Amino acid sequence: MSAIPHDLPAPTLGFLLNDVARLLRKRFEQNAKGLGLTRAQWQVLAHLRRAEGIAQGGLAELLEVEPITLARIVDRLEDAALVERRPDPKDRRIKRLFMRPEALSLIDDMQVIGDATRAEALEGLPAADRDHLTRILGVMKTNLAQACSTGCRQKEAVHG
Amino acid sequence: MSAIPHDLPAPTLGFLLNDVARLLRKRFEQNAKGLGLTRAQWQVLAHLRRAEGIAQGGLAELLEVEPITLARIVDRLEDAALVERRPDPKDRRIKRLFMRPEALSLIDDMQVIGDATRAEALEGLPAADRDHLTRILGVMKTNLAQACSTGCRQKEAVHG
DNA sequence: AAGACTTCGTAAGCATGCTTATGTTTTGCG
DNA sequence: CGCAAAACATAAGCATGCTTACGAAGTCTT
Repeated sequence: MSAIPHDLPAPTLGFLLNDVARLLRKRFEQNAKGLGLTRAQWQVLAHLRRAEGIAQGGLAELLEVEPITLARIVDRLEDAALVERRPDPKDRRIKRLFMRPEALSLIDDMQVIGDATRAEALEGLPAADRDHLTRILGVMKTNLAQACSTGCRQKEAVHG
Repeated sequence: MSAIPHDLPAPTLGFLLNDVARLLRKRFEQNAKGLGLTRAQWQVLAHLRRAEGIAQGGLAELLEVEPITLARIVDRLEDAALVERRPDPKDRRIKRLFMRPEALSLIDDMQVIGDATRAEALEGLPAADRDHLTRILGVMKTNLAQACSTGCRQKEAVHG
């Protein structure tokens, strides 16, 4: 151990948030290693259960990732025979996503692991803090989603 | 618009946290695009300013990433002539990291952008909420760092 | 001193996220 | 109808994170 104290650069909340997210992801994937599914793949399946038949673009928007990001996750899920892409009969540009029955039990397993991992992370925090955290993060997500889209493209530029 | 309500799967705090971190990162990189530095590279430089001459392994531990992850970031920083690897005179396994003078002003620029991005994300949240958030995340980080290391390797293997 | 074990940095290979560019299809305007 | 514009999915290429595996260099044991 050196004598240098290096007091850390006051982890600016941005870094802190990123660290927590990364560690949570890491821990989850440690716990879920046996299942052969990553966290992102699970997230796709979980949403799919609620919205089977959704088009890739729509799901990407729901997940707030870029369409190409989702496309690659779906590639792997299709390779694993957990998901099917089916053409839309009306619009041949669109591919709709459907779950294979094998995916269902897997989703439940992931859920259990997710709950356990979350419990590890939140240990020692009372329910009030958890609620508070959820609420604050919700606000931040809204702020950021808006900032990203308006600052990025001025898509519709409706301003209202 | 379809008539399907799909009420979202109650973004389990894990997902929410991940989303916020991802969007914050995305937004930061949008804002910082002109500087030619990514967030991770900035983080390395920022720590380096406090702890010049640190060995790669030590810095990786400080950042709580794997050594290989840091090695690749340093590769790019060295390519950009912002950082130097220098051999340790005593231990030839070790490479110590030093900043080039060009990095200093860059760090300051990044700091400004970081502050601005954080402000965007936290808009509408009172200072009390921000403090609360920081505190809660700190607890979670501690929990997770511990869970990751004990659950991952049983390093010290307390009882076999 | 020699062999084993550990530590440091790195290589290889994968998954996820991004941006930018492409091809295909649908739509919309003349 | 026919061509331009928009929308959907994908390809290509990069950065970051991981795991696993390795070579080189210290350290420890015998």
